[in-house]
Amino acid sequence: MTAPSIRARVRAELTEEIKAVARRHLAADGANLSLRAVARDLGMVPSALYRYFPSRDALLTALITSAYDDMGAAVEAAEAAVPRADPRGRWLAVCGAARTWALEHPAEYALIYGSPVPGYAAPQDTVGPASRVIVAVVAVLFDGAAAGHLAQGPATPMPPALLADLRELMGKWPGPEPLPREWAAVPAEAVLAVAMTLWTQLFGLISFEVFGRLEAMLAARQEYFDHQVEVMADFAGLAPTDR
Amino acid sequence: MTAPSIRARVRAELTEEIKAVARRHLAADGANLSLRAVARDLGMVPSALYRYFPSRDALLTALITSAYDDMGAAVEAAEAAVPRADPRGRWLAVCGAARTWALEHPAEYALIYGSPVPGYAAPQDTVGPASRVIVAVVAVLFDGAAAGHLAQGPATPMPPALLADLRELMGKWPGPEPLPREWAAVPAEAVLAVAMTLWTQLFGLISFEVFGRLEAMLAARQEYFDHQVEVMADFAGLAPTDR
DNA sequence: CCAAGTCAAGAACAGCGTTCTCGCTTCGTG
DNA sequence: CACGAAGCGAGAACGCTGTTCTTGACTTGG
Repeated sequence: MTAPSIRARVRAELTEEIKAVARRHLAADGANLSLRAVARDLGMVPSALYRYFPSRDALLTALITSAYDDMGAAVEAAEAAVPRADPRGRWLAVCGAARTWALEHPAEYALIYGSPVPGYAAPQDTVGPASRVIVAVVAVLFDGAAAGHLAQGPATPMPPALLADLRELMGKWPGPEPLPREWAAVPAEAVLAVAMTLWTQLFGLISFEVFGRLEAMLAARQEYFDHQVEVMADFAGLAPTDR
Repeated sequence: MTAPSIRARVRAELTEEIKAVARRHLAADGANLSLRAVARDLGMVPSALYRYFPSRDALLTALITSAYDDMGAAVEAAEAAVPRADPRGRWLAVCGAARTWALEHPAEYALIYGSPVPGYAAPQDTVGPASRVIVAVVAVLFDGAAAGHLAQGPATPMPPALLADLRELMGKWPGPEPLPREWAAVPAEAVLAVAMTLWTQLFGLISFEVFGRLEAMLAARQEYFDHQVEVMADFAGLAPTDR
């Protein structure tokens, strides 16, 4: 590992600067990011950008990856700030951090959780950052279940095909290895099913709010979100922790 | 009311044909709809389209409105096919119809439930068609509540601001007038809150599936959806109807 | 020190939404 | 029926976009 040459350093810096300017344009103009406008802002000619990103899609991919990572880091930080023994509090922290990040970065949120770009297929390196939030949710629920906080089994049993899918999903758990010892006792499939419900509801909520679908209906959107998150915690059986 | 002139008739027909071709292009190419490509398909010159739609955004608006109406009609038809006394069945029908429509028209679904177009503000005439699905959900839940199917009140009470919003929302109920007499007895705010939870979860589910976010996780997506919808019915307290 | 590699610039191409002007056709009305 | 008005399609043009290729200057490693 030799020290990077001057050229390599300035190249890395410029790459970051391009991404920063592109993020600014994204926030200002919405999804239609113009390569030429970014180049103008940097005092470059459009073709020069192609030394750093092979296409506009590649630049978008870089923004997508860092958006996933940014949101994931915010969520993980908020979750880690709550005592491990308080799963409900950790769940509320995850939700609040995700919503706050989304409201503060609506364009980037739209990039990662909005309609996918037509000809665009997410490359492999986005799946890791993309799963950080759901991984956090699953971890919280497992800890909760291990502590005895788990909703009664659903009235309607899971179909076998879904059970098999969830079992396989649990097999390639991307979280820290090895799995915590307490988790061995919890019914993994049931917890995973609940996690997916909460995950869907959480991002459904955030998307509706960020995309303005609640604007005409509700003024008290903060209260609405907080209430929904509490209801979901009840649904999941996460008991309030007396502090 | 005089008979429309020949010119008016052919104009209406051509307008419809433009929309049809645009829908085809939307389905093929995704969201980046090219006015010029549509014109080419119609054997017209691009500027001629401006006699029918003042801008590309106006054409998109027309597509959005008809997409809302199309989905709303599909949902209402499916719901009407179930006996009125079977709210759980009606809820399942609503969900299934919404999902089916979305999977069959992914581009149009992305247009109406994906990230909003940057500079674009939905005009007033889209709010009617846009609310058909949630109106159906609310009607089903009210009927269910009137028949005694209603979940226990949530463990966490609603904050006053949210209560006020829901009350006001109920005031401008866009469904058929007057309200059914049986509905007078049901706790409107509680039912509305549940309706919004279900609504969010339903479109969260559909969006995740249509936008491909489940593809890497679950193979049995049909079973997953059906199961989730049953769990939500339980959550709402919609009892199964023995037929 | 020099060949190889990297870089920014510039010109060019095809495609896009949109505007304007021009003849031609159709309409409502006197 | 006739005539001015309005609607219509074609064509050219403008400024924007992403992308490619070529050219000349600069930095790097052997």
